[in-house]
Amino acid sequence: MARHPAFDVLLESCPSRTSLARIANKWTAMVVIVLSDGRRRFGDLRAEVEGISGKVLTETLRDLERDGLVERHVYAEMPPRVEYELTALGRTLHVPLQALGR
Amino acid sequence: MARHPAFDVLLESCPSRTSLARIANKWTAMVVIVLSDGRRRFGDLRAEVEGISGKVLTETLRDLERDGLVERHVYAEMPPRVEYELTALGRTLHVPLQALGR
DNA sequence: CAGTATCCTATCGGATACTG
DNA sequence: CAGTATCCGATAGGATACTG
Repeated sequence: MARHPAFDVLLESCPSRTSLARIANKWTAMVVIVLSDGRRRFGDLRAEVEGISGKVLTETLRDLERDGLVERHVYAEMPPRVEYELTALGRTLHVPLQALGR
Repeated sequence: MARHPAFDVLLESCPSRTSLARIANKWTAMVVIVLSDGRRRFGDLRAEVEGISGKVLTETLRDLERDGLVERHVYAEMPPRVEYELTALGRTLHVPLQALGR
């Protein structure tokens, strides 16, 4: 069943399927795109990604954090401030995502 | 509420949100990646995109076709043969998708 | 072979209310 | 402000059976 080696990489030893699956939801790409413009507070992120609910934004950010694409910065202030920032890995998504949006 | 103009494009006049939404499902990206290697018959596509069901592959291809990313070639033979091929527009997705998969 | 037609369930994501 | 907790409906997508 030998095909093109380049595609065996994509289809069989599938870390790339995982990263594609990461994009395969309604909001992740948008969040990454906004964050690629720079560090953002939770509330600002929520405002800029128009339509996203708080719950889903939290989930999205937690997933991105777990995958090492986003870093979370918590400031022990009152009122609380939390900022999110793309990691170096997260930043590698910027160009392809920008390109997908034309 | 003025932000970076580049992002206003992405977030407000949102044809790019549409194209991101197109990728935001479980299989579309995979299908496009395989097709970017060349024209494929329905059955071959189904075999190469491991795990996809016939129903969902059909749906995915219909959507891509409607959006002008894929062209459908029907051969009046017995047994029937149908091939799918990326359009020029569809091919523009290859590089960014490949990049997303690292 | 390349699909439809059904049916069915898991999950995704929205709304709302509440908290440190 | 930045979340959690809860509930809940829609729908994406899987399994199976059937057809031209």
